[in-house]
Amino acid sequence: MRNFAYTKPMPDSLRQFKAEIFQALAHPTRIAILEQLKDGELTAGSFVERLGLEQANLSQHLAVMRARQIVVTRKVGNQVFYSVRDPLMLEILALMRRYFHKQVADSMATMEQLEKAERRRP
Amino acid sequence: MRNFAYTKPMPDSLRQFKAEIFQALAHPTRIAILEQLKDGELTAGSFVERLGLEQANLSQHLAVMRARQIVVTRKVGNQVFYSVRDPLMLEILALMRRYFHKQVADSMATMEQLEKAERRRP
DNA sequence: TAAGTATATGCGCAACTTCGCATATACTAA
DNA sequence: TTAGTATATGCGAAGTTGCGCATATACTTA
Repeated sequence: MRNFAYTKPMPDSLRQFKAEIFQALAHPTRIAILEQLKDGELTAGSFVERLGLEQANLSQHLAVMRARQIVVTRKVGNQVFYSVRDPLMLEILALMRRYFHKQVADSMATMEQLEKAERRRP
Repeated sequence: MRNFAYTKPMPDSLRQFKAEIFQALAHPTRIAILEQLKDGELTAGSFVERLGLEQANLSQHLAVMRARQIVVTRKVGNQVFYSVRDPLMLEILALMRRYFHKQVADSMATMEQLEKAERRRP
């Protein structure tokens, strides 16, 4: 649904496009899938075992990322190999990991503060 | 809903947490808001003018990002100044911009190919 | 050919999101 | 205090997403 050209001025459709990519990443299962692809391609089936998913459910999540061209496929016999289309996406995920770790560390510290406060005055 | 500690082993709740951040970024309006914050803080109201939004609608989008701690606020008189909490988020957005531009360039090239093909055989 | 494996798709329900409208809260200035 | 400005919240309708189940398609091997 990537309407360029025939909608509003560029910036808006660009933002729409960006939002769609973020949307595609906005699910724990899809993040897990991409993390598995960090070191190269894998077959569709291997995610079922690695992540313990329903086959149909997995297939839908893969379809979301195919639609946004985040992953690409290669068919060999009756298997389909998935890989991340652009290494830049892996860089982004790595940077995100750094961000998450920072935030989680902060949040945990805050939580400990709260717990201490609760222990003092429960 | 950031449940650490009392859910599954770390990796899953971490992914949940990541997904929530992506979710928060997965809307064109929120991306627009963050882009405005690239060079420093702004009042809530200024987004209404800059982006042409309903005040209530803006407020809800800001609430989403406050909840995920992507933005933080500072109150001065009857105005609320918003800013991005962690500069790392801005780096991520910049990297994303690079990614998007690459992909858009690719997509456009592909579309031109398709258009050429259609012109040849409509 | 038939049976088996790998993957994708269609459907329906429950849960969530987005938005506009109305209203509430908080601060300022007269 | 009252009127005005800035921002936030509650509610309901319309749309979207995620999931499991059933089914379909495609390839392989006997």
